[in-house]
Amino acid sequence: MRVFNNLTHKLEEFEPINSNIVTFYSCGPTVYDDSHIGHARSAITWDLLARYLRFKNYQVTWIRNITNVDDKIINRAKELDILADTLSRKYTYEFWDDMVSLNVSWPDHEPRATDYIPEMIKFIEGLIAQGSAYEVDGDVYFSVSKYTQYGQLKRQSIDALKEGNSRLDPNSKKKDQLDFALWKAFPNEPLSSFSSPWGLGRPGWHIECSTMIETILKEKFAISTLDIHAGGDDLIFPHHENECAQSECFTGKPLAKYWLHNGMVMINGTKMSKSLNNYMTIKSVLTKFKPNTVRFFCLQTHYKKQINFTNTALQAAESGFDKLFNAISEELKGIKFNSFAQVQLDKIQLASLDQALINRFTEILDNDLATPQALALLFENLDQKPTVIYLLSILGFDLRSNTKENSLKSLMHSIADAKAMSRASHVDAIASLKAAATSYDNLTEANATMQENILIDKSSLGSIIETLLELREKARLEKNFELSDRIRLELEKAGIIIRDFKDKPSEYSFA
RNA sequence: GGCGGCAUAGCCAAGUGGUAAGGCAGAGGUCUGCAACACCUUUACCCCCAGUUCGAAUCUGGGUGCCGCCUCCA
Repeated sequence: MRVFNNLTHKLEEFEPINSNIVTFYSCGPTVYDDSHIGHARSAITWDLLARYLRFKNYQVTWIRNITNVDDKIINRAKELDILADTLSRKYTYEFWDDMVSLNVSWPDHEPRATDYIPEMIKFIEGLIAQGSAYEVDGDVYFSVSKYTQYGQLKRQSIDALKEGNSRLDPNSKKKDQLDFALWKAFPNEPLSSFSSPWGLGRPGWHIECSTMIETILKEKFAISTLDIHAGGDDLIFPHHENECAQSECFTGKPLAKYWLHNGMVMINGTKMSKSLNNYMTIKSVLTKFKPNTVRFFCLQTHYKKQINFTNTALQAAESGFDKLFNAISEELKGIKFNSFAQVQLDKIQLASLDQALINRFTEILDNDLATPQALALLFENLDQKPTVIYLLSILGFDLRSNTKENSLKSLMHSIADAKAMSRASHVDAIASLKAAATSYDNLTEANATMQENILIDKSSLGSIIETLLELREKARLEKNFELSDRIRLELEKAGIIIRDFKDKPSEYSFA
């Protein structure tokens, strides 16, 4: 497998430091607000890498942090008059919710910055002790001049970096304009600060990642160098550059062997970001599009390239993935999935797959995760259904269902009759629907919004739909097309697509 | 200003020296009670200029345009 290493700026053969064991860290979110599609792309990209490495039989330990101490969190919490911890926990849960929706697998470790404050302090003390950091009035800064390779990721000399850095605050306490904070004094904010040898304060952002990586790697593997460090390419400078500097100064070892970065999601020709207020949250996108659509949209472009977010692009992605899914949906019956939607096959099933196709797929992904070509390969081999199913699941698509997040909810709201459902049992409800549907004049009324407090499980929904399909079939036989089309239309509104066949009963799927 | 990236059909997107994958949309057709789904057919000299080569979208040089980072950011 070859990956593009941003440290060397070359496509390199991937060779883990320790045989087939892979330690992999990707930068996670700062939890102060809902995540947007840019975060989704990053998460999906590195989820894919973890999945693919595992498919290649590497023993992967994936770490993704949660930054839960940060000025933005604290300021937002102040606005809302709640504790910073309360806010960050809420948005941690929201982030997890998004990740589950997108079928992003769980990292093996998900360290939260606040759980590593003592380790950060030790890390900083170590840097001070060996002379690469200094304290000024309760702040601690890293001295960039102590790390001669500074600028290696950015591919720029220290002098060149200084030249470009014209926006230095003249009141700064830094000795050098490129120095960065390891610890910031906040003597007057006891609720959101931590005690340290330098007084009350908070850690800088960069030190979090370095410390958590060092701590986890030491504990689990007794090493200090990651195989892979990944993140968005906006983090290359200064975040990753600074991580490199402080970690290597502290441990004497490089922080990571391979540095991988994903391209930004663009919207209207500009990078999508919180600060520009031009973002689409994952949650809002998932009200219009299916989770698989978002993954397809991301994987259709190479992970390093910029990608444009537009409504039509998402629609195109949805049509594209639906075509793949429709082609294989019949074959999905009886296939087992694990909780990350990975296909579970026994040896016989595995052996029956198209090995040549799997090999070509592997060759393509081995080339720096060339997912656009991998998807094209699947389109070209749609007749190899079981193999396509297997490979789609390696790409992290959730084939257990291809529905919109809210389709179940919208279904409940639009199909059920409020009166029929409010007190009656499901059986009564079906009978009621049946009665209502017999006369199409009443059908619209039958589809009136149901009450919020009524819950129907999926199986009873299924029987309601089946009943309506039976009615429709009957109507079609009687050439009562007005009624049959009406039923089809109402089901469509509820997010259910009917497919008719000549020689077998109609089927339905969720839109 | 410094550094990095990108430029291929209406849109998205592969291709890393041998005469342009794939997807979406569009058009025509088959299927269908009508649709949807599916299937078949159909759409490009690769930003510009110069060079290397028998041969370049692919390599070299020079332009032009767009984007990112240099401040928080996936």
